[in-house]
Amino acid sequence: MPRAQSDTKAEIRAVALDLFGQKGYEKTSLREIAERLEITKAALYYHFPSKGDLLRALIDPLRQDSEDLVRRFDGPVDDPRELLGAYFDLCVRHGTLMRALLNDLGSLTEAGLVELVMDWRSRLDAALVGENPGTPARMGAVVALGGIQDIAVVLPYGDAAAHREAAVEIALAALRAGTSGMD
Amino acid sequence: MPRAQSDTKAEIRAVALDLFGQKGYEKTSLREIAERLEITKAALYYHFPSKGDLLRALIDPLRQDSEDLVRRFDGPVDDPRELLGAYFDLCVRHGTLMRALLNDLGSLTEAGLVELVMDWRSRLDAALVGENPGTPARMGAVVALGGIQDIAVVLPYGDAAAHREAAVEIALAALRAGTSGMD
DNA sequence: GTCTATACGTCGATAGAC
DNA sequence: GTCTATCGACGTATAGAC
Repeated sequence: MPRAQSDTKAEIRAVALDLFGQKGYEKTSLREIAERLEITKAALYYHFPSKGDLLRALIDPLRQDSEDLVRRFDGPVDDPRELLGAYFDLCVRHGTLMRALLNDLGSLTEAGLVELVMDWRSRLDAALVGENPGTPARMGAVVALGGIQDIAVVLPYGDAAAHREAAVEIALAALRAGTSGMD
Repeated sequence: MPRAQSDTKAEIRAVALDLFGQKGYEKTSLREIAERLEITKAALYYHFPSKGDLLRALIDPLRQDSEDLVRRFDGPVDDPRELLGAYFDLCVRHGTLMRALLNDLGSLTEAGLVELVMDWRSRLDAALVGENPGTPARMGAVVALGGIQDIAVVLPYGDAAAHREAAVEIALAALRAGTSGMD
């Protein structure tokens, strides 16, 4: 009896996320995924036209959420705290996926995520310090956003949200050291 | 006539670094490297026992330099500026290799560099804020070191060293915001 | 619409001759 | 030190059963 419409597709995604997270994208073969689902490689090929498409399907929620954030802050920002806090929240919300990606950096490149993130970051930089800031000001923005991300994704292993305010304050200090220190 | 003893080995390393940097480690095949040197795949295996060993040989200078830095600051530091500056210098010194690795994040995992870097970073964190700092203090250290690295590797595309002082000041601001802000 | 059987070309790696 | 020949596993692809 055939399964319900999107049932197999969902099962494939679940198993793939698990295996990619454990062994990494490149080192996980389609044969392994198929064996664990007790189907064949070719059946996978019916649901996802390639291994890369399967990976991209897993990453899509993070991608869409990030695009929303960038659109929301598409211009000069009066209170950096708002942007820094929202960026923190996003990193926490997708923390599980982001930690999995950290353990498998290769898939970032494979999924074309690196270029996307670089683009988002430069647009958020611009929202924080303008389009053509002095070099130190740009440094401050780079450190502020990168720092928020490091804290939210790497540090917590539990209650990340509890340290949201402290993280924002630290990022703000770096941002100010860049914009006011010299120019 | 056979080449001089280590000549072929050096040529392999040069071609491999070039191709890995252009197309990434996983997507560069040994056949390509061999063809460009006008030898066969099997000849590569005489000089390097595996593809991974070839990659590790390329990364070794960075690894050794980093280990030296960690050993040099193995304990409490009175002037964080010194550590932050030295870390900046290291990132600039190996900037070409580090940018190549950024374009090919998969090789970081492949070479086992991720665990090594996490270990170095946590030891440098300890040198900055002690073994068991409060959470905000640890955050400050994470942002300071991560920020130095981002600035030195990603920003410059040219005169990185010119901005060394500004980078150290920004990192210092984040560090202080963590240690003094609350505890 | 969902899946199996089967195959193709390439990969990293090895064995053994010269 | 370099070669030819070969291996099993991989991602991909198509034909056809149900």
